[in-house]
Amino acid sequence: MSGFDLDEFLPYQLAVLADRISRGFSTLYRQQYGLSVAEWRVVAHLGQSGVVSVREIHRRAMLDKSQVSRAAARLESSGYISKTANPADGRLVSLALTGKGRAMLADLAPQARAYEQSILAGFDGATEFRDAVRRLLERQGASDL
Amino acid sequence: MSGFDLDEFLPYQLAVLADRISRGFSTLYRQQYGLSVAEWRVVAHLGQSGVVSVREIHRRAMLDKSQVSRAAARLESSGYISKTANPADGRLVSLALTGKGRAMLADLAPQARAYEQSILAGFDGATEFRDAVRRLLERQGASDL
DNA sequence: CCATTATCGTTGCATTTGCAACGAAGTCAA
DNA sequence: TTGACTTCGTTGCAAATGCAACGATAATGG
Repeated sequence: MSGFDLDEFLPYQLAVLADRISRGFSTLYRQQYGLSVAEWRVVAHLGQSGVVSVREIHRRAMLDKSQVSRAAARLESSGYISKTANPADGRLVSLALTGKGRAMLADLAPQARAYEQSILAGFDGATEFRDAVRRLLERQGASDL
Repeated sequence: MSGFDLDEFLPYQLAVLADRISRGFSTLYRQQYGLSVAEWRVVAHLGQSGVVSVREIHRRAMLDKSQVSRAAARLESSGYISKTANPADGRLVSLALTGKGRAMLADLAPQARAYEQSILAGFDGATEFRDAVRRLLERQGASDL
């Protein structure tokens, strides 16, 4: 009709693809542990990085400060993480997984890997695709990813 | 620390990438025309498909019915689209671009293409990447995309 | 040392979102 | 035709989101 084909527009395609793929896995951890996306990201990040601040997760996990703050508050009240004041810098809050939190992550991590594999299983050019995604992220100023 | 690396988790990578890329272009049409993402998608779809119903856009544009409904209401009050009752089926609402809407799309479409090019300009394997995205979308039950 | 400035995490608030429920309109079979 | 069932678009509402402000703490410069 006009000279523009939304279906072939890359930003749109990526948004739809990411939404579909993310939604599939988020259903899993929401049903099993009642986690939101933000909470899952905080937990996964803590598993990866050990003890970190709200700011650190805010920068790395593509979450707003307030999202991290509220996710951390919920996770603490659920017993999955601990929040302690950083003795070296009173402004910082140190987040860390509790035993319960580590157990949850240990349960979810294999599911995450399995889900990821199911997405790409038998997909021609999976390796190249993963590499392209990685390079694009770096290109888009993902300096801290 | 644990055995899970969020940064290498594909659903997460795609969500971050899509968010960054979408945000870049959405800034453009928001600043110039005050459009939300939903409104942009409705307009772009109408440019592509001519006259369609809310339901049609809901299915194709990965938007909730209510998002389409509200986006259409705003677009109509801004004069970019028209809403008319379908004479054949009283339940359906026919959405169509007005002249003003077509003018806006004619202005934005080249910007969209330029933005898309800037994302992939000089990117090694751009063609293969685009193809992979297309195939993944089909794989993920994107039957109607 | 003090005053200014910057940073961190939380909170408030307006907007957006996803989901369910609803009325209106259409379909279908008895 | 009637009655039950489905589909479409809108609306209500609770939850999530993004952004700005705030108090508290640190860093900086004179």
